[in-house]
Amino acid sequence: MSDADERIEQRPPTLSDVAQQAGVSLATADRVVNKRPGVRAETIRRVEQAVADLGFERNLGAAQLARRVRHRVMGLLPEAGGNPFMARLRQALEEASHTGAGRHLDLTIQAADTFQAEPLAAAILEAGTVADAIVAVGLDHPAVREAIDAVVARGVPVATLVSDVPGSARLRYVGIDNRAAGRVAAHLLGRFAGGAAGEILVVLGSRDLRDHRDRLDGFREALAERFPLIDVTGVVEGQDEPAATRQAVARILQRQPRPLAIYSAGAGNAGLCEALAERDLKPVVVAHELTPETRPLLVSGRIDALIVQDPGHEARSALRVVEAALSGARIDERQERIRVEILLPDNLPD
Amino acid sequence: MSDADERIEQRPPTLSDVAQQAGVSLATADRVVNKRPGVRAETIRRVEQAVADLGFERNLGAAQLARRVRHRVMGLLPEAGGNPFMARLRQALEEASHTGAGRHLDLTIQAADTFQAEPLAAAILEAGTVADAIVAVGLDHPAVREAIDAVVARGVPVATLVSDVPGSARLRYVGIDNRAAGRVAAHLLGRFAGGAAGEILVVLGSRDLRDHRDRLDGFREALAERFPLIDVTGVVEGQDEPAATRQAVARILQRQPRPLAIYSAGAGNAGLCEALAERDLKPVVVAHELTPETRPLLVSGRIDALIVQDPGHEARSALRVVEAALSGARIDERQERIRVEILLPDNLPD
DNA sequence: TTGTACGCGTTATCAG
DNA sequence: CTGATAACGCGTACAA
Repeated sequence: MSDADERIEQRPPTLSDVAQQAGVSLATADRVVNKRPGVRAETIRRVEQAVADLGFERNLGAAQLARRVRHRVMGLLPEAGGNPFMARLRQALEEASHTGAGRHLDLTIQAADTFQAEPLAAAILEAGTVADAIVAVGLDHPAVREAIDAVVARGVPVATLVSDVPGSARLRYVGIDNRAAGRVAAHLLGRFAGGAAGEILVVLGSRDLRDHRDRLDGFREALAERFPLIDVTGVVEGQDEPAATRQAVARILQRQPRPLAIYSAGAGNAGLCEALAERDLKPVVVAHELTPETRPLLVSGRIDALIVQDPGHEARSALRVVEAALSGARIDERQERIRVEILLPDNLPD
Repeated sequence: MSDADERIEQRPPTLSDVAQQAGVSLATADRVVNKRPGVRAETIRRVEQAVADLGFERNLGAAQLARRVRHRVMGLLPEAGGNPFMARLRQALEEASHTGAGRHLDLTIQAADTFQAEPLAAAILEAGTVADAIVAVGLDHPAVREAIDAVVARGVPVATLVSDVPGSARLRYVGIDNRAAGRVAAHLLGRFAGGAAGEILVVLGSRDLRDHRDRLDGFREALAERFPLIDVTGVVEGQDEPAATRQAVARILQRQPRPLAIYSAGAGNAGLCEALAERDLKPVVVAHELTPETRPLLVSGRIDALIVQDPGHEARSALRVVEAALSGARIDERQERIRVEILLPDNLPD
């Protein structure tokens, strides 16, 4: 028993406390805690023992303060264009980059076409030469996967944001479980439609976007399980843009004039609603993301429910995750899980 | 123009930069930034100008590090007893108290009976004498309001958690908009019930809990607006406990044997479901909070949807808010808004 | 009214 | 392999 045991310890234990308890210097304790090389096995053991005994947790604020090097993070997002969710995500990333964990990251955001595999892969490879970490909206394509694997192999951690690149060596995917989101959509549509039999149309941005495809898969799956009387009779792609979406929907409505419900898994919802209004249709509609585009549609009842993810949370999480990777810190899993939220007119945030 | 303008500034501006730019010392810049007295008006102006020019934002981590005093925060939560949500909230508070903003708060959690106004008021008053700030699950009662006003008047900030005490001088309410939550419940129940006419039962913990009453109000309101064919024909109180809830529900089922749906605004849902199972009833059920009690009920389909708030988020937010008040920092409103989430079997987190 | 100087807990450099 | 020690950005006694 040391003297330290005798006084009531209100202050969290510091690395000095650990060093003292282990009978080593601060520097050595630091080496052990940060798993740096050059310490005898026996010494490592003693320090780790002290850490455990004292319940030491390193003070992230102080660590950040002391670290000299600033890390460069490249953010690869699609041109916002007609997609307000991406615009908001970009803004959220910029905000997060000078607060909290992002504080000493130099974030550069670059537009990258998320619909085209080769350009995105090239952008990732190039970013890997100038940045210490990458945060990118993914695209599920071999070229992109290889690009990610290449930069990760060079020691540049990559976090995929919103749309994953499964099978790649990315450090982590930051976004919702899109299959679950699709299931939720099916569940809501089915119940909102009152269990009636009927036809459903699905609108995607593109089948190449992993998030959209996952949503569709989950949607079909849950529909088959729970609402076997409802059929998906058409899937169209609108490139996440209002104009293209409007055209695509108008076209399919010629063949399927009275859909029971519509699941819009991508952006471009204003176009969808225009196409419906033209024909004076009022099917049950479930769409994604809360944006200046979708908000009034939900309020006015043109959209029945929105399935959303919080871009602010995603941005902070992505930066926390790469920051942790870069500095060898742990993360609180619970805080990083991005939720599938459901918005009705009644729980719309201001 | 100073020399600083000529180099590219990757590093966020520090207080030193501000001081230099304004031609004052670090200490003076600090006084202005933290609104401490003893600075000439003209000097204040110059410093504020510099802050604006440079876009200075103080480094919270460093500020926390430098501050000597540790603040004592008292947490007043009801005895967890049969209420697993409160148990989780308590755990979340403890975790949050040694991470991030909570890092240099000394949190003491004390059980306080949230169903009894006088004991809670007494606990608040007493806490006000030993703590620098208070985080408490509220009760909407004049005695509690007065207790809060009294300790706040003494300079002890109070944050109400989960259940508010409206009209009191509390610094802030940290929790969901319960009226909106009730509206969401009505919306879901109505639509899940397929627009059919029928009777609805509501189960509360107690009418004295502000959060439960708000939920009921919002529920009735939205029901009247959107589903005029559905009537609330019974409201029972179960003290948030399974046993009492079971009894209360069993009793009312004798008078109203075939409810269309049930809205459970409080805890004790296991008891509710038992009472229903006894009579082999399967109405649409919407309840609150994801806990070890409700999770299996949602998975098995005994509960159709859960309306939840994230206790982890609430705990971190509450500590951030009092920490900010204690140290004069600002907060990011967007990050502090607690969301009304809807859980279906399909978007249940692990 | 303003400035100087030290310390907070951690990291990194440099000398043993 | 290990130990001193100087930063990091800010808060605060204390001096002027």
